[in-house]
Amino acid sequence: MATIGDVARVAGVSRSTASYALSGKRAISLEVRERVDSAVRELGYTPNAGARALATSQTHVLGLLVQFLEDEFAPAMLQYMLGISNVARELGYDILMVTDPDGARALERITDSRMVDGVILLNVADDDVRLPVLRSSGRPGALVGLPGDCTGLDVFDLDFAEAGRVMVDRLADLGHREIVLVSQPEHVVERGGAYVWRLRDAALAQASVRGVELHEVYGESQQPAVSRSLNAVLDAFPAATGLLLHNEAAAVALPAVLRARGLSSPHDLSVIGRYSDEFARTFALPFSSIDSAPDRLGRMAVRQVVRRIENPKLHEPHVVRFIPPELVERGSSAPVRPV
Amino acid sequence: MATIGDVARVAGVSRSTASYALSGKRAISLEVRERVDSAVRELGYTPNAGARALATSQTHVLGLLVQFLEDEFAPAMLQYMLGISNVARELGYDILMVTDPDGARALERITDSRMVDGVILLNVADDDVRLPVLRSSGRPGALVGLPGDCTGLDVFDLDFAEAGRVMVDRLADLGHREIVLVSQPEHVVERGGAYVWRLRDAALAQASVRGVELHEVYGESQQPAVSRSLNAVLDAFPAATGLLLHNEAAAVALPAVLRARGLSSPHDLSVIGRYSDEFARTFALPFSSIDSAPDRLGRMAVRQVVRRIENPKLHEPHVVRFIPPELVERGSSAPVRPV
DNA sequence: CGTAATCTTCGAACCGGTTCGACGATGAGC
DNA sequence: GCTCATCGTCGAACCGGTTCGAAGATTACG
Repeated sequence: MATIGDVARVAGVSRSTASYALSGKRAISLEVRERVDSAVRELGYTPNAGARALATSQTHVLGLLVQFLEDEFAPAMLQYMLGISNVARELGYDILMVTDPDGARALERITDSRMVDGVILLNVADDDVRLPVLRSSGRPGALVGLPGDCTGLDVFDLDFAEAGRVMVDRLADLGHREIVLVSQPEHVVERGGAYVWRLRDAALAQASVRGVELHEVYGESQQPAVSRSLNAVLDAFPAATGLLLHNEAAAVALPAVLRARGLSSPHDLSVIGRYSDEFARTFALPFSSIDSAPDRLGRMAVRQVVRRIENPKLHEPHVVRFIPPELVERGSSAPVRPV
Repeated sequence: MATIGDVARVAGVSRSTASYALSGKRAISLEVRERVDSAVRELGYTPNAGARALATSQTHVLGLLVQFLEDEFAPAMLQYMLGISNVARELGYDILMVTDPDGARALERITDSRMVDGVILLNVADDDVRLPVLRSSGRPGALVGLPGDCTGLDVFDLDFAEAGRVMVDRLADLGHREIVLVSQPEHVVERGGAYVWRLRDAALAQASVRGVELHEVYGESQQPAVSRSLNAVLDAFPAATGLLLHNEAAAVALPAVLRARGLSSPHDLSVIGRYSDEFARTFALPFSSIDSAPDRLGRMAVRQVVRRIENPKLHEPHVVRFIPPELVERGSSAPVRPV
């Protein structure tokens, strides 16, 4: 393959001149610039990424650390990944996708070997083992998901506490007095899925403020357990008139469960979920939901990392940004029926 | 960060000796090797990937080209991606994930700039515009999906023709005489989704051999069109006793459609789908299905690309390998009932 | 004991870019 | 006509590895 030396030779200039002609970092005569450009076209020259990375210490690659955990609903993660990949490309970066179950080791590997200029962490746990590695790596990194300790990190997440309040308020406003919150599996919480308890605690507090009885149960993430657990919930709380679903798998399973029991929403049960719009469309979910906005969060995270990469001197304070929950209306909540 | 020069200095040897001590490509005395190793530990040395790539012309990165098309069911694609990423890591490779809608340009970019040692193409169309780029890049590449022209390419795919025959045979053996095949949307076929017509043509041929009347219709990929079209099919062919689903969205939608019509499978209708086991589990699909085996296909593709990368001299002929369809039994087919 | 073979290590070149300092040519100002 | 900037270009060094050829030390062998 052609090197910049070949280009220089064909254009009849030195390597450095060819380099400056291409980068525009020094003034070059129009004539030489044109000779270089045409040599580039003639030879089909493309710079060697490794050589450039060596010379500039910049790879123009972002590491994307995802973990696909047993009890998580994988399709929901895909939304984040796609958003991130697309924004990165817009900004001129490629994505190194890392799915290694040992995220800390993988992160150390790609930063120490300088394969990436920065990283995005998905699936962040409250006490995430990747965070110390990220901090000591010295590379820019952004998280999608709020850990317990954010010092030195840029963090973006949905305001899950506010989401919990919005969900409760909506049903309380409609007169519901007994509702059930189906969370993620207990596993997810134990592993440090802080978003689960952030939403739950706020929902419980708001329910108490609003005089609503809120039952909180763990859901499941895989069939057939999901449907079984939904049925168990409906059996256990026959007087409940509202259902909050903080669990994608449960949201996907609920329509069939309701139909099988001869129930319909919102007639028999008001339901509000928490998932992305895209997710709702893919699975034809008929429930109103708090938009988890994976594309927006991914976009924010990438922009921030790229800002830091491209302005290394700029020592802006780190940000922790919550996006306010938005309730996407799909008509699955209604005033409670008089008994 | 520490370089191999630092390691050499601390160990009191030359850079080349340090390099050989680490790579083991030349005999090095035990004593020196130990001094180098301890210097590495002391300094926390990790080789610079860019420098190594420059020196060896190997990046140990594989490009993964995915396209997320409007009318394709994205979650199905995720299975392939994960399988590929995991196998790649086992073999010591990282994955550069490329989702650029202009796949041909993106492929040219990452190969010309030598960011990757090889590539895997997903979502391959019959006349895929990425194939000429791949061929002229000279890099190893494997496809998951069969294009019209396979010359110079390693191709892995499910044997969709055999899958069509197996589906038809199964129902024919059970005495069904009129069945319907729901394919992917017409769009997908027009865009070159060859697997659709490979399965269909074989199914039609086998139906004719077996004396079965096979109606073939295009399905939809998004709600609510999917359910509407399924209802239309059931209305149009009231005498059909079997249904073949070559369409993930239809498979996800069918249980609700059946229940709404008061039908059940296999009592009223024998159903056979084509999707992965993981997919069936995620959506609790109750239908027997031909396993699309995304993990196996991904694994085969990665192994082949890595083989070619690591044995560049080895000019093995290119392979086109079909994996035989396996019918995963979920009890959704039964002998046709006497009228 | 001399010489050849083997083992271990080193120096230098190379991979393909970028960037700094310098140098000759040109033009402006006095 | 001379000095001083400015402009355009070049050579050389550098980024951090790998690898080839050679050289010195050691051992084996006749």
